Amino acid sequence: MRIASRFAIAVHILSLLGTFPEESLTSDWMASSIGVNAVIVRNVIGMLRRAGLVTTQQGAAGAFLARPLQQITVLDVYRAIGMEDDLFTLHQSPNPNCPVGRNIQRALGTVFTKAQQEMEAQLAKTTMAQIVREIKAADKP
Amino acid sequence: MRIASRFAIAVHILSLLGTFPEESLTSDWMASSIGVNAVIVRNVIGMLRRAGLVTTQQGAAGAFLARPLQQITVLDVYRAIGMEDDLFTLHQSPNPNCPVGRNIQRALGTVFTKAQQEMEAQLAKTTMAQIVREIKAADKP
DNA sequence: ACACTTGTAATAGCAACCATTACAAATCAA
DNA sequence: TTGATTTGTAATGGTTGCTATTACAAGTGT
Repeated sequence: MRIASRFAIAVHILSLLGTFPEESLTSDWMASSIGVNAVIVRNVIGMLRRAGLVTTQQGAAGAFLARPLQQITVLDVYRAIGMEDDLFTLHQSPNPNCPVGRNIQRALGTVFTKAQQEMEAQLAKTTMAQIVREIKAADKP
Repeated sequence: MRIASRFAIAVHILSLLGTFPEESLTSDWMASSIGVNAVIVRNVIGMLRRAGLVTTQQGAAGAFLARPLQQITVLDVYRAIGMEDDLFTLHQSPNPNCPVGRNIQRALGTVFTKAQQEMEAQLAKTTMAQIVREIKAADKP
């Protein structure tokens, strides 16, 4: 499974807000930068708003950062998008009458949890400010 | 996205092969320990076979480890199942006329690649032998 | 020969994701 | 105040990926 592209879309949105902080970017405008439907943009912004990362006002153009990009990690965005709590999926009904079946869930859980934690720890190491800095640096060669 | 449960099923299968090394476990038998359809078991075994982790013979019951479980990491299993090359998904068509749109793919790629590598590095730290050891330890309290 | 097993294809059901349309509610400018 | 614009949200449809299930050819072993 695959982590949906709305994670990438969310990072894109925050990058736009950080790159054009003075302007009121409409969802239509952002949609054309991202290359997706404007309703998708509004939905993702809704997730960012519920996570406390941006503020909006119905009817008024624009979304605004609730705190500076230095204080928003990529993990914050990942959690805001709230894909799935568990990256890995356990099989549902192993047989309790089998020694392997009745113990594998715990063994798998240990490994899966650590792997997911490492992935998330890596996401936490990058802030949205670094992303924007990288974008700007790449744009001025 | 979510990593499909056939990853967990694959670990379960190898654990069975390691726990009952002398027996020829049929796909039906394994299916009942795992709690899924026997065809799924045969399909997953096929992936493990193509990855060089087990050997089978059509018509003959059983699957057999191609090398000892100490030499099979959980990452090997993950790769054998070959879910998706990329855990994260980039959005397909950012706008090249926007400074953010034309540079975000690279910035995202950097972060996503590192996160996936950390996750995989963690999976590589555990061998199937450890999994089986943990299962046996949990079963004898 | 006959029962059993593997390997594989085909089909169906289901869930998640994205695109799109539609529209109420709020804002803002004339 | 009126009318255009924008956000927020619901509803629908198409697509994709995963699992369950049936079916059956090909190989094995007694």
